[in-house]
Amino acid sequence: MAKPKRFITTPIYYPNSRPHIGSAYTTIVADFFARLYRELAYGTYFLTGVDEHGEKIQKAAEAKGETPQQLVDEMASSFKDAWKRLGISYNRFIRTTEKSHEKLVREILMKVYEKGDIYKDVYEGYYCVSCERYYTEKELLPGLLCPYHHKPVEKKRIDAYFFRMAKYRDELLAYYRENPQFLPPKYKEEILNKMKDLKDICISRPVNQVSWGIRLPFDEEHVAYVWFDALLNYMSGLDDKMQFWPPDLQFMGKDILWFHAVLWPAMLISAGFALPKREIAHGFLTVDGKKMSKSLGNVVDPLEMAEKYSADTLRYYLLTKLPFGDDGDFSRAVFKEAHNSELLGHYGNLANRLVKLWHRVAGKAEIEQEGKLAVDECFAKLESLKAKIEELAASNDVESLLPFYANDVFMDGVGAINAYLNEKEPWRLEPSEAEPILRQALEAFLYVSTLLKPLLPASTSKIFSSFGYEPCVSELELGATLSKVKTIPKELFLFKRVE
RNA sequence: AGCGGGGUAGGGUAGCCUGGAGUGCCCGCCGGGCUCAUAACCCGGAAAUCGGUGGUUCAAAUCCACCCCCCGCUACCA
Repeated sequence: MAKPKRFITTPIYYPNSRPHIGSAYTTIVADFFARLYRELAYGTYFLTGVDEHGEKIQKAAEAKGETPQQLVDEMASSFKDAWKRLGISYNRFIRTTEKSHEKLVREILMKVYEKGDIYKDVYEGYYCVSCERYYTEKELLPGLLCPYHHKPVEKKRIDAYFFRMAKYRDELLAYYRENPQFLPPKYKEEILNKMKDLKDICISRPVNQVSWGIRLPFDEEHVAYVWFDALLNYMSGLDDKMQFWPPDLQFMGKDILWFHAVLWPAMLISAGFALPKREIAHGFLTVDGKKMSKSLGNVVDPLEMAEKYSADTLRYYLLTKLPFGDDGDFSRAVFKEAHNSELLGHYGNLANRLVKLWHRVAGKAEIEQEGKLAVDECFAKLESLKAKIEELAASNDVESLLPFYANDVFMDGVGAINAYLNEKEPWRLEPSEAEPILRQALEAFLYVSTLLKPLLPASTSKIFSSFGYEPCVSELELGATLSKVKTIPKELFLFKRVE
């Protein structure tokens, strides 16, 4: 029977600046799972992209003397470049200015409108004349002052369209009950509390205020206001591959969970589509206990960290050193130690140690081994690692997979090989005695490295290209890998020490 | 304010739902081993009143109550 599919998404990011550590975090987490499921031969579709509409883009473009389209083109390239440097293996990069996306949004809006779930009403907000825009009360400074001009705003009423979200309250609650995986446990109570007072939501702005957006198909004087536009990327991004529908794992920061957990499924129920399986929220990063902010000057640039250490180091740090789902503190000291002591010390050193030993002691580069290698029984537990990964992946147990990879796959897997070498001391033996021991260790190393592909894609890729053979987890068999490699490199430096 | 999340050795974490000796992991530190390897690797050790107080229980990091500290959310903000 064919493996099931996994449709994995990140939010589409608002491209008003280069990717920051938060969007990198979400994207790297999603990429880890996308790579993992591909390794396990699931039909996998990994979608990310940018949210290009809205007033801020419009204003930013005006300020730069560009058209909004020029601006978003630049920003989209910047994001794609960043993801490339971080090794993000998305299948599709969706931009909401794509014609096909705009078409789909209008179709869905029409569908929902015809169903009677959209109605016109009055939106009351705080308007700043200088900014020419509306603010929510929360955005304003105390005393109802505009945050930019520090001037009083006025309460103003405009016509706008509303989506009948409250209508779907009971259906949503039933869905939560029947699909206990849908909401992240940590935020479930919060969502349920808010559901008690569920209101309809405004989904439009008049064109004269925001022109950079998708026009409502039933009223061209209004544009779709953000979320209705943005959330539908998860559908338009599939293009003609609707067989992947619905999303299986939707990753995001905890700040936008509410929209994904409530508005998004309500929209889908209204439009008549199956609902996503899991919404997964991660926490935010602080720096040395303080909130990251430009004014404090403590913003962590993911690309800078990846460049100074390696893309894999950034990924390893974010995936294994932070408590997933809770806020975590970004520590440069821990980051550096993770690189030098763990990645380089345990793993990188082992790689080089092994291949050099091989050439030194066994003294031959060709592999004479035919067929399957009888692997030393102390490595037999490696097979249980693979079994456990398959089990956790099948149940979408994302919370357990990350610590399992950190402790069991990386630490125990790599540690077992280092300990094996220390115990057997092949460097003291005659070549004929050392060779079988090194075979065992190399086989185990390749096995563990295959398991580590989702966690450390760049390093493992380097390993397998050096050996001239790359297995994937679903076909992995202990004892059957070393005989397939083309060569054993003379040396193998996976990480550089950073002082 | 309301609602929610967190507070576990010097640092970072897992465990908490489904109570059972402070049990695990990483870094750092101390001692030993090894010297093949990017001063890396292996073994051993010290170090925690599991935020505080009280309660339930034969038994609590784990369940309950209250308190203290940190953080987030509060929707028409993308």
